[in-house]
Amino acid sequence: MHNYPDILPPRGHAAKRQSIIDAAAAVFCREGFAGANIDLIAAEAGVSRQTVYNHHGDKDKLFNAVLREITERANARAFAILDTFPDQPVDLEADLVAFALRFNKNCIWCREGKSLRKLLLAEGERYPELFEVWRREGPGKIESALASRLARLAHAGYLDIDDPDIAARQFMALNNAELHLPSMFGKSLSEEETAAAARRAVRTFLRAFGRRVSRPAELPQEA
Amino acid sequence: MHNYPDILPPRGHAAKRQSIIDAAAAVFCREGFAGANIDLIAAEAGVSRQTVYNHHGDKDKLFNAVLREITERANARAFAILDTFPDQPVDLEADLVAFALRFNKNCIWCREGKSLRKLLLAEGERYPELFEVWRREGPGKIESALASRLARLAHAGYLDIDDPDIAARQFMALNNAELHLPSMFGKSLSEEETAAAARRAVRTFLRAFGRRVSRPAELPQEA
DNA sequence: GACGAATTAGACAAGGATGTCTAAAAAAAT
DNA sequence: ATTTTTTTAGACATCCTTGTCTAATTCGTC
Repeated sequence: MHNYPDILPPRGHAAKRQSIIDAAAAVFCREGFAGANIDLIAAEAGVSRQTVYNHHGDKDKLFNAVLREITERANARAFAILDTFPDQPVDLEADLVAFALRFNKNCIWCREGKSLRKLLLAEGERYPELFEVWRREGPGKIESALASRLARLAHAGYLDIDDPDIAARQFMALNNAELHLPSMFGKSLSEEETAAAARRAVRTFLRAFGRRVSRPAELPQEA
Repeated sequence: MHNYPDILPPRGHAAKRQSIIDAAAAVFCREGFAGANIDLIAAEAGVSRQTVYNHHGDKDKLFNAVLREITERANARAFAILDTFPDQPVDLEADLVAFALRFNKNCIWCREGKSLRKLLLAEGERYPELFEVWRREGPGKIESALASRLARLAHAGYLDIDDPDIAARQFMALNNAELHLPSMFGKSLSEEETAAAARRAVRTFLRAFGRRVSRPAELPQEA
């Protein structure tokens, strides 16, 4: 009787666990918590209802597991992308555009990111603790990490930034500017549109924070 | 039998209709469509369940009515605020900050705006047509109107803008940058925090789009 | 092949929600 | 004051969903 509860769910039934989580994420996201039907989740996962109950005891617990899992995955992705930030840019604008594009495609615009945002917004109040964790460990850390990168660029003379945290937040905001609306409903942007959005975001960001020859950036901004 | 179906719901039962819509909005927003309980809506509206069914036949129809009503109110508010845009600014930055602050407080940050965003995001896929209408008549028109105002400021020499539509969208995005996250769950910002957010947004916007050289001489605005 | 664990299909009770109906009460209009 | 309309409270049938239980079956492992 080797029931180490936290470690080995012994066999290839990890695959089932995974498919349950995935299906549950999809259904919860589509229908909301109350509207999600466990039979449907089971069917969509290719699993019997009883198995769902065996793996995660409760609808509530299942939702919890889903949120935890997606959050974790999304965070991992985001930090992986953040590690590709151009610390030593060759062409600052082009490198930032490429970075922004990577970030959008992998973190904001992807199915997981959208599901997570939607679930958190819709049901966040029901799980304030989970929500708080996400906010602290997710966006908070990410923005702070991005701020560090921006500060380094500024210190190296590429950017002119007062407060890196604000700059980071605004970088994200500009990036999202064109994606939020279409992302709400199914409408997906073409590769070209996404790239254009990133270009526009970075261009404005650099107009505001870049030390560029094309714009007189000598003027110190009065505090 | 004067039942002009569109005009006069004859008497002070318009008040009941209104309170039903309001309560329904609150409950739908809190619990989602599937989780919303008609008994609860009725109770919260101070009305019997039957009355709810009398006014709007169906849970679905009720939801529809709620969405339509909130959309309409939110749009009206937004356009009213837009009419206070500083077309002839005295102090450009201060005037833009004041405008941004008005917009945030009345359109984004207020209860109605938040409810609307949440409902649309959560249930938008169930009502693609309503959703599309909102997108076209709401944000689309608002951004376009703001773009016109910005273009006028640019033409008058206050701003340096290539594409007013993009500038408008980015103005909104910068404005939302700091509000979106806390707005998700109940956390409310203090007056001072909101003002600071607006100041930061406008400062960056002006760093990107402001004329660095000097204030323009007074210019007559042509209609 | 045989054993034990996991999975399955289906039945099942309990509870909750929707939407209808009815008769009584309240409000509005004449 | 009377008449008409709206509102109310509650009962009600129907359906759906959750979560449990059981017996049969599959799967992986020895």
